[in-house]
Amino acid sequence: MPALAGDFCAEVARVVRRVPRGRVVTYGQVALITGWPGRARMVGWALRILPEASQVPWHRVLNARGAISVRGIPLAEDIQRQLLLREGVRFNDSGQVDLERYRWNGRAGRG
DNA sequence: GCAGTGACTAGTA
DNA sequence: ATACTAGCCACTG
Repeated sequence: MPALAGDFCAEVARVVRRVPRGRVVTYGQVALITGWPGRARMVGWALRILPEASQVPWHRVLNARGAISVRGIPLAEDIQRQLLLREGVRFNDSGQVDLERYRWNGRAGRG
């Protein structure tokens, strides 16, 4: 296990776990919240090496355009979409989510 | 060590 | 709208 995986990855997992159902965040946003601004790519890397049992709602993380960026696993792309749809997140005709409407502001839920 | 790659993003044309 | 560039930085060969 890489050294950073213990810190950065854990921080990312911690933040993403706070994202409530029906909400989404961007990689850059997660990077900012974890205190690693500009490390959006590292967020993707962290989510990627995250164990499946981490109970991290990785599907609620989208790119800056509100689109799915998952690569490597064609199924994941579809799974992410399905999971979001089940939570009430709607996609437009371009397969993107309206971030203005669904983006999580980083604050605690129930707001 | 160097080059390529990647679940990114903002800027420029 | 697409295409390319620069910045980012850990992993891989």
